[in-house]
Amino acid sequence: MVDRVVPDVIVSRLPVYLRALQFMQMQAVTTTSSQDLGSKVNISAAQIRKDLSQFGEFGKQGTGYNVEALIAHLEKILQVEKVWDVAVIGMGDMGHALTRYGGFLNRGFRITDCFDNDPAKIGSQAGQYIIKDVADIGKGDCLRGKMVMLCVPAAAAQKIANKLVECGVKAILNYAPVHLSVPADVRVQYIDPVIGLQRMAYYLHEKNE
Amino acid sequence: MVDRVVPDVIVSRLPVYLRALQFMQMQAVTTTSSQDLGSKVNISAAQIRKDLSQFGEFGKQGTGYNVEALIAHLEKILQVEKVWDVAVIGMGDMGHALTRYGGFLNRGFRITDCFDNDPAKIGSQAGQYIIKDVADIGKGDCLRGKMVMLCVPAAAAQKIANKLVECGVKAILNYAPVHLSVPADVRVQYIDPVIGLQRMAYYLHEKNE
DNA sequence: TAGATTGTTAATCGATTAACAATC
DNA sequence: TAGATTGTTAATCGATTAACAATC
Repeated sequence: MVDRVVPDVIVSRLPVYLRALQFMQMQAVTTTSSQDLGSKVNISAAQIRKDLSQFGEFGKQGTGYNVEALIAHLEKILQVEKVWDVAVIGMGDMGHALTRYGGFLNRGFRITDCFDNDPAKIGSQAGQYIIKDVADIGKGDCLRGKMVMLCVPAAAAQKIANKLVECGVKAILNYAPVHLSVPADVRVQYIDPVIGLQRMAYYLHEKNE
Repeated sequence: MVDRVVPDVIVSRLPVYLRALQFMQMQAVTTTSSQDLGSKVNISAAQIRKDLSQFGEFGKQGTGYNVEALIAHLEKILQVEKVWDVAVIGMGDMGHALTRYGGFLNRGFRITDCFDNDPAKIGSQAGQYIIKDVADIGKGDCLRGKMVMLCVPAAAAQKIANKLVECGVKAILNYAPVHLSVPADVRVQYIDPVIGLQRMAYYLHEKNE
């Protein structure tokens, strides 16, 4: 059995489909089509059908897809029917905001640990969490198998990333505005608002008076 | 003169190059090569040369690129040699975190306005900003030509986006976990941590005990 | 049944890579 | 000069789209 690898681009679109489907479900929509879903995420119907066909046959000719069923399939494929433990590292404004964000649990994640290196913060409470010492990462507190949201300053990010890799962390959501060098089996997703703004600035016509 | 359009994929990589170059500059590195830069952003040297060639010839055979000069070129191309005004809409945890983030100014942006719809917040101070009423968007307070960071709840996002479009906003950095439908001349960049986490969860081997 | 929509194949389109002459 | 690296062309690779038989 040749297990043909699903291209990255396709995988990266699945969460977008899932989010749109859950939005439909919230609005009590029970059925959709590649056409309909496509219009809601700005992706062609053909593309959506092609993407889904990588994983199975989830639709019915003539009627389309059952929203609830397709959600279940996508959650299974993305492995988010279970809930993953996530650690937040760096309890500045961003780290705090993330711990207070209510949108994780019903989408497959929960924050279990918070770390900082500031002695003034270590041991103190942040909502329901007690902030642990970054220095303890890799000691008793093993993060193996967990995901990490990295919210430390740019200058500290690579060093901590190295530590995380040593600890067996395989997925880092990086809020620090730097590229992280990690082994090929470790995934990194980048969130940098400035990158987003710059990508748009290119297209603006200088209306900035 | 056919002004050949630069593909989106290429534009989207430029901010990544720029960020890496500025990081080098911070470390007093004066010269780089496509090889070197590529290794720092995980992109092939050929790709980087090809991308840059869309905009001109910035390097020198044998020696590569001058970091400072290439930064200047990229800033010009991305239109971030100037500073763009950005409004934050929705002053929850995320909105607040953004207003307190120090990383915008030296990369081409500054926050000029903050909005919320909560009467308890409107008129109050958030750092150096006085929170304005969302209802006033489109009245005296015109956002034309500005960029917007949208940090309102998912349920409110589309409605506000419509209002922004009417106001002449052409660029929205959307933190709300929903797709926004906007006219083709309006750019949207999405930031949703859960999408990032889900993209990575797909690749994890169930070590989640 | 007629209309709608799937899953899939083949055609098209675009992006990435490899290779190299030019040249610093 | 010899070594390094550019910008660019052609070759390759991969992703998107169009089209349609199958079928609900």
